Amino acid sequence: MIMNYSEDLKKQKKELIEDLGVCFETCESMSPLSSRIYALLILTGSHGLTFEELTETLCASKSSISTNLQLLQTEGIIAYKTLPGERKRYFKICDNQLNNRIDKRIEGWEKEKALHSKILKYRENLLELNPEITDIKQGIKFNQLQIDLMDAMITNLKNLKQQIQDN
Amino acid sequence: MIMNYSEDLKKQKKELIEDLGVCFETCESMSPLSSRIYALLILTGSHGLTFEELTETLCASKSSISTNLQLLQTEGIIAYKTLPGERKRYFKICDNQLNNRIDKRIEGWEKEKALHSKILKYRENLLELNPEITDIKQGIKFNQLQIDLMDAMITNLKNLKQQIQDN
DNA sequence: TTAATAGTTCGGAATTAAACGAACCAACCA
DNA sequence: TGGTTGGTTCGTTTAATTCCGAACTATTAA
Repeated sequence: MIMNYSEDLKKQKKELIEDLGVCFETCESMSPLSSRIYALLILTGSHGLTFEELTETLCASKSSISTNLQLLQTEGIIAYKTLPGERKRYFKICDNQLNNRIDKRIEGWEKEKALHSKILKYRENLLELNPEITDIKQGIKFNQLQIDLMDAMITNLKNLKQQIQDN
Repeated sequence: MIMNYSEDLKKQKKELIEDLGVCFETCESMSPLSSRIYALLILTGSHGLTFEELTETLCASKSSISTNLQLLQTEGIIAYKTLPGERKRYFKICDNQLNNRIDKRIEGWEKEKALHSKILKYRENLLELNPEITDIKQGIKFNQLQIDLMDAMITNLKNLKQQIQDN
C-alpha cells in the first residue's frame, strides 16, 4: 500500500491518540473520552482545537464532549482561549499542566504519608498494651520505612518542580 | 461515652482500614474489596489472617474474598504461608511488597516515557514537512521536558529501591 | 425577530465492574 | 464411606460509569 508522507503522519497521529489514550485511562484513571481528548490536545499545538473539531475527530456527541471538557478543565489539565471577534473557544492543554500533575502526585504521597503516620501511632499504642509482641515492633519499623519512602518521593518531586520552573 | 484502651484501639483499627481502603481505591485503582483486604493485612502482623477471618471481619462472601485474594496474589501484593500440620492458609502482605510497588511505578513511568519518545518522533517528522511552524518546535521542547521528567522520576525510584535494599 | 452558532443540562440507555450464592472440588478425619 | 473444613468456579444480580439524544440557553448575525 502506497502512502505519501502526510498520510503516514495522520496514521501515526491516530495511533498515538489511541496509545496515549489507553495510558491515561489506566495511569490517571480517566474516562475513555477524557483520555482521548487529552491525548488529542497533547498532539495538537498551542493553537488548540474547537468544540466542533473535537466532536468530529473523536466521533463523540456534543454532550459527552462538553461534560468531559468541563471535567478536564476543573482538573486543571486543559484550558481554552478565544480569538478576538470570535465566539468559538480553542481548547488546549494547560500551560502549567506539568506543574499541576506534579502537584497532584505530591498531594497523593502526602496523603499516604499522613496515613502511615496514623498507622504508626496506632501500632505504638498497640505496643504499649502488649510490649512483648515482636511482630508489632517489626510493623513499626516497616511503617517508618514507608514514611521515609514517601518523604523521599515528595522532596524529589519538589526538586523536579523547581528544576522545571528554573528551566 | 466511656471506652477502655483496647476498645479504643479496635475503633482506631476500623477507621484506619476505611481510610487506607479509600486511599488504595483511588491511588492504586483497586476494587473496594481488594483495598479493604490490603488495608486489613497491612494492619495485621506477619502472622497473617485466615480466609475465614477475612470473610468475617470484612463481611464479604467467600467467593468475593477468594477472587480478590487471587488478584492481590498475582499482583505480588500479598502471599500466604501455611503452618505445619494445618490446612489453613495465612494470608499476609508480601515481604517485598514495597519493592514490587516501586517496580510497578517504574514500569509505569517507563511506558509513559516510551510514549513521549514516540510523540517526539512524530513531531520531528511533522516539523520536517512544515519547518516554518514554531508551534511544533514548542511542542518538541515540551516533549523533551516531559521525557526529562520521566527520566528523573525513574532514577529517583531506582535510588530509593537501592536505599531500601541497603537498609 | 428570526436564524444560526456554540455550547450546557438532564433523563435515560448501554456498557462495565463488583459482589453474591450455589454448586463444586480436594484434603483430611471420624 | 460419609462428613467437615478450606477454599474455587461459574452464572446471575446489583451497582456504578459512560455516553447519548433531545431540549434548552446565550450570543452573534442577518
